[in-house]
Amino acid sequence: MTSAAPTSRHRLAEIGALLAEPARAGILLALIDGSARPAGELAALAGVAPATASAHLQRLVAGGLLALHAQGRHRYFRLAGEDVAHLVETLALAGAHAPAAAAVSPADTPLRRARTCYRHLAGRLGVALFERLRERDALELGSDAIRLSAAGARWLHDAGLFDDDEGLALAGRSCVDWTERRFHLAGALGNRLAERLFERGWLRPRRDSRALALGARGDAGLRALGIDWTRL
Amino acid sequence: MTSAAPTSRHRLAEIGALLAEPARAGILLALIDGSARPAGELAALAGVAPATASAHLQRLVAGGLLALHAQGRHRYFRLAGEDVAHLVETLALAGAHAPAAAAVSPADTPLRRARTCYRHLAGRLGVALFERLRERDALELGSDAIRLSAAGARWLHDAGLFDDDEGLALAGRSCVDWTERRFHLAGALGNRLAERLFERGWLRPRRDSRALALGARGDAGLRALGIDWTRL
DNA sequence: GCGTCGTTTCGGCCGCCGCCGAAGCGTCCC
DNA sequence: GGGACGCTTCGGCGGCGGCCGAAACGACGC
Repeated sequence: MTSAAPTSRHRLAEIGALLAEPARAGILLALIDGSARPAGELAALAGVAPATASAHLQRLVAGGLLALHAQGRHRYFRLAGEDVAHLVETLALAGAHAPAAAAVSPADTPLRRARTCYRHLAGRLGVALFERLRERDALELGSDAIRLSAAGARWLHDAGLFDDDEGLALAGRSCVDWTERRFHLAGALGNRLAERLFERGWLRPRRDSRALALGARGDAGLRALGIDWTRL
Repeated sequence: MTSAAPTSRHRLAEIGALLAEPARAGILLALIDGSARPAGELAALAGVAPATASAHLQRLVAGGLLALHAQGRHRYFRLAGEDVAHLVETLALAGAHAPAAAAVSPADTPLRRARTCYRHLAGRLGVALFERLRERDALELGSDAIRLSAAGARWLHDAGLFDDDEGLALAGRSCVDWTERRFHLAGALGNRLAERLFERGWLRPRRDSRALALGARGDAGLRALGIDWTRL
């Protein structure tokens, strides 16, 4: 009985150990919207002294979960990639199982309505957008990704979001939303879509929160896609 | 700046801590094919004394990752659910990133050709089956799952796999294969499909391995679905 | 009933790691 | 250059937890 995974279990344990501390878990969760934050801010967020946070950040970078970007006397940390974000969300989702909806209920309504998850959209808006894309046959289930159909590219172009044929080459991925328990669009395609929604002024970030607010041109735009923001 | 996730980071850390030890990670990986194994066997697999394994198993059960099924003087442990299997695979996949394919190369060819992942099919066969289902428009991307289309149900029925309209109500999920890096079918629908392949004698498990062998009626059956086992 | 076997509990050892304050280093600004 | 600031390194403390052998427990088979 040669154990089937001689080395992989060590790597698995390694990743587990990186998440095993509330301070580190808090740091990862604080970065899950794709933002980059300086060490001091992360220390405050995690509730530990700068010295402690520094050690944690060092370990997270060494473990490949965080990327580091030094700028002047600040050192900005962000998640090393989308797969890390996906990993953390998967784990957080699994950890929440039963009391998930209850735990997020009262003050977090804007968060549940629309927020960023790494660099794509989540919350009810993310789910609604995914549903509309499905209904319009805008998505094709590929063998290694979810891609935009020709009809989908046309639809998004007509809505003023995408340039011509933009997005046809982008690989998307479905991602289970941890508040809504339904699919939304992630991956490169999901990221681009979110990016365009910001550029076009349909959505804008709120300060100090992952939640999103409706931009000046957002209501009309979303309505043209068949989504009513006020009823989300 | 109220930290956005007051409690969830503790739960995340909790799960991380459960994975953080190579012995526990090994136990989880040993159970990822959905099998149930007695404590002693898991101790040997993890390379620790029975006493140590017992403590680990206790923690894993308390943490909700393992389920326990006592039978006589044996106590069988298995993963608590498919979401746990998905979680472990996601983590193992993320941990492997670069050297994944290399690490599995030589002796594991049967494993890469066809194996079980929890209770559904993976490996090249799993991927090929998913591709054929896609090509036949047998799958529909739902808002919370991948479901069988009417055409798909008919196709699988005609192939002698499913009973009438069986599987229309089952929720499937796509799952990224960690050797092939492509989608295959998981979830209840994927499980049922794998189950039928065993029942019909198309596939059978190998001893002491997650790899699968071709059953007596498998070659003809798969060929009728457009899959050539010998070229997988 | 009595050994055997699978499993758990107990006790003790040891190492790893999180935590902090203080000190050191580099950057920025005046 | 001097001082403020952001961050890291160092040193030391404390606790959690992994590991094992020995012993206890319960089920099975004769």
